[in-house]
Amino acid sequence: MTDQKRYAPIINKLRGAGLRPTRQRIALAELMFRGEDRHISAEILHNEAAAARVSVSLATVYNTLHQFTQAGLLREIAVEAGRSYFDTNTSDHHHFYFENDGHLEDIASEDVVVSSLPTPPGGAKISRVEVVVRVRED
Amino acid sequence: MTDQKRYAPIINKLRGAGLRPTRQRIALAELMFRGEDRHISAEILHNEAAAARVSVSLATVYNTLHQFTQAGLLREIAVEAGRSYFDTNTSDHHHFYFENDGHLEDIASEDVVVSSLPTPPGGAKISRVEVVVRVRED
DNA sequence: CCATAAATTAGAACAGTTCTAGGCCGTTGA
DNA sequence: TCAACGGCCTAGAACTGTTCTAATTTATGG
Repeated sequence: MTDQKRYAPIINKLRGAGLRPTRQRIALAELMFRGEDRHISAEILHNEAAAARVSVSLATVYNTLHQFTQAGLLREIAVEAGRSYFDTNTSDHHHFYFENDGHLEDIASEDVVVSSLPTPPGGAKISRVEVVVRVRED
Repeated sequence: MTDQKRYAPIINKLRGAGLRPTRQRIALAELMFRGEDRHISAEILHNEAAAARVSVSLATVYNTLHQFTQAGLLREIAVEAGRSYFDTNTSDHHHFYFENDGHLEDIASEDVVVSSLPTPPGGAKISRVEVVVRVRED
């Protein structure tokens, strides 16, 4: 199997998002999008790339995460100051935040119902509603 | 009016929280708790203290914000990575987050209804449910 | 008023992220 | 296929927000 075939789905995903399928972006996309949905930080992704013997600079990891986010392939989540997480699941859903160790878990969209939303002041438009259920394990 | 009388309510508030009423804590509490509820960052508070000709180090501003938070006088909010906000309103309520300029506004508790919450996995206990309505003004 | 512990401070250190400038590489058109 | 253009990648410096350290100052109980 050629590399071209092996990576075809990812290359198409990148092209579809208007991003050049470079070696680095393909490798990072591979790491992020194969398998289950994930909540990943720049540092973790950088380490995983290193572990997979893919040489990618940290700056590129940040650039890629932001480009993917802008292209709608990722969603950025801020739960704690000082560290960004990127969610490979871009569909409408919410999160558990485990205060003990700082990790996130998905809540299926149908398991949280926000009925009745307020009208934003000053004619602002709602771009997203984020529900974070902070939990603690003792 | 003596200073002792003028600051009596704040001194009592601090004492009630188990915090020594030092010059710095009294001044910062004054700045934060007089007037309306606010969403304040360490840097902003430090600047306001300087503007009010109160000499307080940045380290003390951080210490104070965290001690107040731990004492239940403030609530920490993380909406964007890299900057913490502290909310002087500790009652149960939610927030609008204005993506354009990054500021926060309260949503009254009764204006958001979260019906049906999921059960946290692994016997974890819910410590708080945070709803952030992200809005954009164009 | 003294002794003690707690609080404050300046500045260094730190973590995460972004910037910079130069070289590299994917794409396009001939 | 190949040149060349423009986007991409990189190392390392720079930056931002926050925390730490060690020494000094201050509030408090006796």
